[in-house]
Amino acid sequence: MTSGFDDIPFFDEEPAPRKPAPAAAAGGIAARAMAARDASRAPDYLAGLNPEQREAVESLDGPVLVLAGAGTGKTRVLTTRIAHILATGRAYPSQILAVTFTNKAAREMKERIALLVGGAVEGMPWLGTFHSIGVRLLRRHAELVGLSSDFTILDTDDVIRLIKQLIQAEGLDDKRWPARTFAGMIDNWKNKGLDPAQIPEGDARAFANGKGRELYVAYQNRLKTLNACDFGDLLLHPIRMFRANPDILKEYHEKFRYILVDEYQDTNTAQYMWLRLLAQRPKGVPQNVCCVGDDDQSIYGWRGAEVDNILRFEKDFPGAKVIKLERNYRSTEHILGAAGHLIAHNEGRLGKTLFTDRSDPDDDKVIVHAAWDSEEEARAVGEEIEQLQRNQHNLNDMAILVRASFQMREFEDRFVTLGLNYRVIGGPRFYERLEIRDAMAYFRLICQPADDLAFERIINTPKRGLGDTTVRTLHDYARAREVPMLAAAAEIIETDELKNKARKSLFDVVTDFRRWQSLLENTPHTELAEQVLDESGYTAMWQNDKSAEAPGRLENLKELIRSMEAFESMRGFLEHVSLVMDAEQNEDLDAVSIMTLHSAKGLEFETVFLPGWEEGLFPHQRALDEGGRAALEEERRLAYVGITRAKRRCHIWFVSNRRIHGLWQSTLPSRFLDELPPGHVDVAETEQSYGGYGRGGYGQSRFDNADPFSNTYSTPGWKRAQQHRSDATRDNWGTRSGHAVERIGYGESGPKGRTIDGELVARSTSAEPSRFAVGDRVFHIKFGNGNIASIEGNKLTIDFDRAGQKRVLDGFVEKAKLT
DNA sequence: CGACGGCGACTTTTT
DNA sequence: GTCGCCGTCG
Repeated sequence: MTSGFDDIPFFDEEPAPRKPAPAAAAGGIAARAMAARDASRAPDYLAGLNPEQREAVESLDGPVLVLAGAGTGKTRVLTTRIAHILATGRAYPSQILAVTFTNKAAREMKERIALLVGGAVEGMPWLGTFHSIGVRLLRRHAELVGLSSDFTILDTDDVIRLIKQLIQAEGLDDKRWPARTFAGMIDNWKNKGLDPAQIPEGDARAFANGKGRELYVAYQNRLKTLNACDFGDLLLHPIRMFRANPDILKEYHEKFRYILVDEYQDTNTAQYMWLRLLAQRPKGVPQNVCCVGDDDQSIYGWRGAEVDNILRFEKDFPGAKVIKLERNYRSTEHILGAAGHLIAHNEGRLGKTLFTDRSDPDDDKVIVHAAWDSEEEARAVGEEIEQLQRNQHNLNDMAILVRASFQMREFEDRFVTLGLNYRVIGGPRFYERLEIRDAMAYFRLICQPADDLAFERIINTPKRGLGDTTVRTLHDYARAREVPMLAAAAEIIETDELKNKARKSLFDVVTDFRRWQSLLENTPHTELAEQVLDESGYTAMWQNDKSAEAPGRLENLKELIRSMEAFESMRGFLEHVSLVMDAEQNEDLDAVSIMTLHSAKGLEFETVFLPGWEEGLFPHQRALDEGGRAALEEERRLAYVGITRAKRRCHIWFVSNRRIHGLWQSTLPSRFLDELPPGHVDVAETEQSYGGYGRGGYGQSRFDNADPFSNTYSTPGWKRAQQHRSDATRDNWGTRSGHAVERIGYGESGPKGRTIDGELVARSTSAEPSRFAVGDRVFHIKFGNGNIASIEGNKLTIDFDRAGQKRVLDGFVEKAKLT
């Protein structure tokens, strides 16, 4: 490379929404980075890296796989590596392809690179998610895959509505063959990179009486006529495009001198194909690809991620250098010890062991707590949080990580009662709200008159007397003439196909849209947006709505307009929304975070609470039933992710009773508890939570010490529980007994007594002989009377008269009084 | 067109 | 238990 930072010409006409002067920005970054390099022999940005990190940063030639354990400075390596590439003048910013999975990760990376090399990172146009980069490629080369470059990106909701239409058009019962299911199937196929012709015969047959393939074809055709893509297409179209046009692929090969991929363990097959097309070079040409990931944190297998991609990296890229980052900068020794011992139970892994130098005798061990039921669990966690708060800990430093979102509710209820601030992360998203989607549909239709889905969404919203009949007529008319529905509407009002009322109404809408479209170029887009919402009567619709949500919806609409200000045009805004569905959280508030384990990946907190460690919930029954060993290992990785989120304190909970689908079920502690190393774990012997009155006395942990007030609990079962408290403690997760059929029932119709793969299932049953015998009549505090069907150590299977068959610990039942 | 009642579902989630 | 969807009825 010589002077000047002019890029390869055909990349200069980026549809840059704001005002990056690519050349200048590029020069700025590289120049500053070089200045940083020249400032001293060892450039600042390399200072403070450990030897492995430094090697990962400096190994620029040839393929590199960085196996970066939790908290080992993965992002730092990625960003520093980019800075290093720039600083050493090996590539211009626009010659680096850097891929992440989420917009959030991309954003963070940009910020951190900016910190390293100073100033704008706008010179890095190819740093983004797989999907956003896919869009960028497609907008450029749309015609090669039969689209025009202003194609629409459909989200899940659009896709489902579209599929539903197709299913109905086929004359199929959309109840028997739900659109959602088929959307899921298409998604799976696309994750695997499969065209309709390539899908497995079995899959094709499985849906709609064998019409699966046919429907997939119809769906793709429909997308084409709509000039639209779904998310999967954003990956698949570029793949097709590259395969069909080697010359273009070659241009990109020359273009991208360095390729970096974050979270490689989460790539699915389509992403993998995409990446290989771009990364693999002819013999002799260095493949400067660097993938960073952690096989132990692969938790998205269920949505198509292939851990295998990371496991076979060295085969795909011969001569690859593999660098392990195992020095952890986040957590205490105990937390790492617990997590490491747990994850060691997995077989399919490359094998890393995290370590830290930080060792402090005052560090808490991982603490395991037992609670009677989920309500007590929530109450006790709440108390612990308040206790920490009294000791000057910020709520922002605490998180509750649950397996499934239904668990959140109990915590929310409790925290509302306590007046404890909390935030739920990953709930329903701003752009998915009804009013936002309606408003967006108006905007979409203005920008893209061919967007029939948008048209159908808002043609009668607010109500204008254009009901099903009219829409159907329009639909048929449009199909017959092969024009978009808005165009069809414009035509049909010239005819007498519609009744006068509908015709007049439709005429008004068409006129409105014509007007708005004419304003598109010369009116500020926020102004236009407001105008559209007002003139269409959409705002008025909510103003006249007296339901409780209406004011909030109006507020959201205002927020929508506000958020448009950051964009230069309505088109730019629409593109952003279709790809970036998240809205910023309010960081100012001091609040406990509540989220799923999945959404916690990549985050860290001083204190982490992990409730719900029970068989059937975690590991989840469905994973056990459907996914076999692989799924169990993924659940274990999820547990690993959970523990490794904690910097200093990690509290794990399990309960003995949980309500699932409205039914109380007795539950058994998660097998993962048994897989924790005793040396790094403490058992919470006492809980301060005393069960509330008026709840039948179920509020107290069976591990509570006897206390003066415990005479509230005078039921036989409770006494029994008290008496066997210490036994139960040990049996629950001290010694191990078999887990072959341990599961939470899923109601009468649920699968009964499934087992998991043999070898993982039953280890020896070591518990002492039971005081009960098969056939005994027993009483349980919650389930009433029943007969013992079978005994396994201290676990009894009982046919309860009223509650049906359950498995319970013997500490919770006593011999029934004969009557 | 809107209200109400019955019915089924109900892990995890990004783009 | 609760939510959301769908179909029916007024």
